[in-house]
Amino acid sequence: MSLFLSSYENRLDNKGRISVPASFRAAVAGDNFAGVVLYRSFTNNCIEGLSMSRMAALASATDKMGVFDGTLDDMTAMLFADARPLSFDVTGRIVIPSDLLAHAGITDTAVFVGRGNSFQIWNPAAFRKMQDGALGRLRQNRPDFKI
Amino acid sequence: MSLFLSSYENRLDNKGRISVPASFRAAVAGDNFAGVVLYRSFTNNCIEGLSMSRMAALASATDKMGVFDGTLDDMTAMLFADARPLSFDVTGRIVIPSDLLAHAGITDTAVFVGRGNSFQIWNPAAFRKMQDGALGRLRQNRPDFKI
DNA sequence: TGCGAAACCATAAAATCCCATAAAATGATT
DNA sequence: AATCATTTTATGGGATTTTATGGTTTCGCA
Repeated sequence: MSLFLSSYENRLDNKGRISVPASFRAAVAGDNFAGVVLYRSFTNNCIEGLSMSRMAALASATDKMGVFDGTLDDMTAMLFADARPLSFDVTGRIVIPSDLLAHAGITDTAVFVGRGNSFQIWNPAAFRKMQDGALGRLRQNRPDFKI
Repeated sequence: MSLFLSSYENRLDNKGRISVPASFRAAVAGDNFAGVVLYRSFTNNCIEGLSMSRMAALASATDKMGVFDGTLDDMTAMLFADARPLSFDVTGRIVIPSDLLAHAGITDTAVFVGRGNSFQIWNPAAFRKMQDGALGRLRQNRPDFKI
């Protein structure tokens, strides 16, 4: 399975449909489910997204860890309860539920943001602000990592 | 997998296509993805490049580390959101997105610079200037560096 | 019968493929 | 070492396909 990379700014039409970027569709191609799973981010005003197969992988991972971690339990409870499977139409579009849009402050335009094994959907302005913040912190901290 | 070595100055045609040096193509041959991944350098006015397999290695590394490291979060936010997978055409060319070109100040000519496991793409004049600076600093500092 | 959702059709712009060519690099043969 | 033949590489342009986006029609269901 390939990665979610790069960022794409697409528009919602007046029916609320929006094209999932072609490369993201390619990243979930081969999956049983022709679509993506979305849920409200716990930490940001954005929407989190992943493939159905990764959702299944998360389920089995939490299974293995047992039920004695309270935080984890809360997290997975949230995650699975909140997750919305959305299938592509013929041209690769989805309709994002309105409560998710509200949570991310998205109206007519949204940015699909690659995050490797997952992705996010942002309000364009909020996304740029977040990115600037991340870059600034990185330049200050000069983390000692190798690519 | 072999290394990215030496420097090559190539031209962009009027469609924005540029040949990736043959030896760089050889360095990523055998990879699943026939192309390279580019992103804006965090620290220089240049473009960074690596192979998709190296990108995938980063993704699984960050997976293992969990989501509670802020710096790591910033890192991956920048890296994956900015990373552009670009596949070669039949003759080994790519089209570098215009925002990357702008970031590096590249118009009609670019230098591919080997960096071992990664490479960079520079505006020719900016590259020569940077190289002169690096050589000068090395001569002053005479780093004690064992191989 | 009316309404929302889904399927279907259409299109302009952008990306990609395909073919062609000259220069450069490589290898073989004196 | 020098010449020639062959392959590879970088570059160019036209043709085709993909992609994002819009609108219209049909269907399921209350």
